[in-house]
Amino acid sequence: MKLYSTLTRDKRDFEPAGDAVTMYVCGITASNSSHVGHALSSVVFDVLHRYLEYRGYAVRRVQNFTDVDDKIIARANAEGLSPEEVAEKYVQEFFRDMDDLNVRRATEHPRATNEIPGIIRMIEGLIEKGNAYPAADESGNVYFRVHSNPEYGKLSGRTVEELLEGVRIDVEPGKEAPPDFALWKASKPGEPSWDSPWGPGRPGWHIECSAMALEYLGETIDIHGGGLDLAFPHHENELAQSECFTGQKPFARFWVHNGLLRLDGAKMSKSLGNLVTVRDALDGYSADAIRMYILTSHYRGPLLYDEDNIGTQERASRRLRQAANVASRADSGKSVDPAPFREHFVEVMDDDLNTPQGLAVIFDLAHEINRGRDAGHEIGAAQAVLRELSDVLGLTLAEPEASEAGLSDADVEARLVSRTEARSNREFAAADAIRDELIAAGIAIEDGPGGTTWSRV
RNA sequence: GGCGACGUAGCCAAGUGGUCCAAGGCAGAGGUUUGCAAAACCUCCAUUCGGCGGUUCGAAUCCGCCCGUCGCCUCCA
Repeated sequence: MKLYSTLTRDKRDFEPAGDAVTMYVCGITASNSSHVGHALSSVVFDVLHRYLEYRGYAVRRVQNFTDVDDKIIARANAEGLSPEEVAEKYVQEFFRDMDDLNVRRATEHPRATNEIPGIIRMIEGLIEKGNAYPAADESGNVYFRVHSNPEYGKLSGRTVEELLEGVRIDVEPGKEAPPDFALWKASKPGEPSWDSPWGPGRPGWHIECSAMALEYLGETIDIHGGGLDLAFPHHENELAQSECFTGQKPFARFWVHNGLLRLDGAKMSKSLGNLVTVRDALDGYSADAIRMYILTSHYRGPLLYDEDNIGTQERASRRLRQAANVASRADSGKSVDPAPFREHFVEVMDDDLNTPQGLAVIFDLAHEINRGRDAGHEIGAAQAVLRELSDVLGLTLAEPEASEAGLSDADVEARLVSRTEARSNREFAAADAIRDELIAAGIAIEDGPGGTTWSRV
């Protein structure tokens, strides 16, 4: 397949360098509930993982948790918990949210605090090679020496000179130069800390991802993923550290960045406070609808969070569900051939994971299945392919579950018996009253030649 | 200020030189079906791709300018 890489700024043929595709995706900082921007990124890389497997590759995907940083410490102080407890709480919440979105777990979910020895080894190595230095002011901080790496800036398309023009770079006392960034941060009293050759402290944000990628996937990885907002400075720094430390280039063969979710015209972000949590979204909409909403636009473009538009996907997902599940009388002696649809799906998905077109192919197949059903053709094989392709996009095609407050299956069946009896007596007013009650309870019914069927909407 | 992305029907959104002068979803109109519905099916729904110029036999697709929206440059998926 072809994949776009931010580093080369073009689409190139993708093949893994080794037996399995190695993929590192930046995960969350466990300081707060996950928001729908995290859902977007997670769904995109979940689909990339699923699709690569569908194409026959083994995939090793690593997604980290940053479980120590300033925000977690601040949160812990605010909630009266330890930083470890705060991180654990939000890690578990992330897993629940992503499970409910049908995002498959990564092969590994390492946490920064479990990787301290590897991080320290990496920092030591960078110091030995002259790419890093302990702060001159004896603060116990260690910084990466940006000027030691002539290629710095190649991912984000910036030069060190341009960065120096930015007026908002803090000049910390121990730094040699403003663009230098922290690899190791000395801890303040009461903060979580680990012993190191430079005194007690904790890792900087960028180095942990370099260390975890190296530990779990090796010196060169096939795909490095994350949100576009991480391209600079996080990925730029990660790239510089990793290539300087290992001497191997490239650190990542493909840099894949998803576009950002916007809310009311602005990026959804922690600093702006315009967050909608994954749980909020799941309370209002099904996982299939949320995923379809994300996948109807290309992953590299921006996406506006719009609940009305997610709602329309609810109806669209129902269309797929019906096509996949309703049987045909299959008496025509003909059958719907799904092979061309599968081929077309692969063709469009091979082009930089074009999920909007992939979905369009799935809808075309659904349409063909419905036509075939009306004509009495055999559609079982086509329905199996519909489910197969939907699964590549992580769509379950599952019916909504009965809510505690609503009608149970038995309740519905009992009412339908009454309604059928009323209809056979041509008591349509009574029959329609039952139907209205069921519709109000979220039950759709359909009268067909073979009797009445129902489903939850 | 520097760097970058985008602007396609009522809404969302593919398509980046002819081989599709524009996919798919939602909404809408008419019809088939139905006791009436719902779902499904059939037909229709952008002579046009922000504006103005240019390149080309040919452009939504390339180039220039203009208008508008957004991102990164600071923690962020």
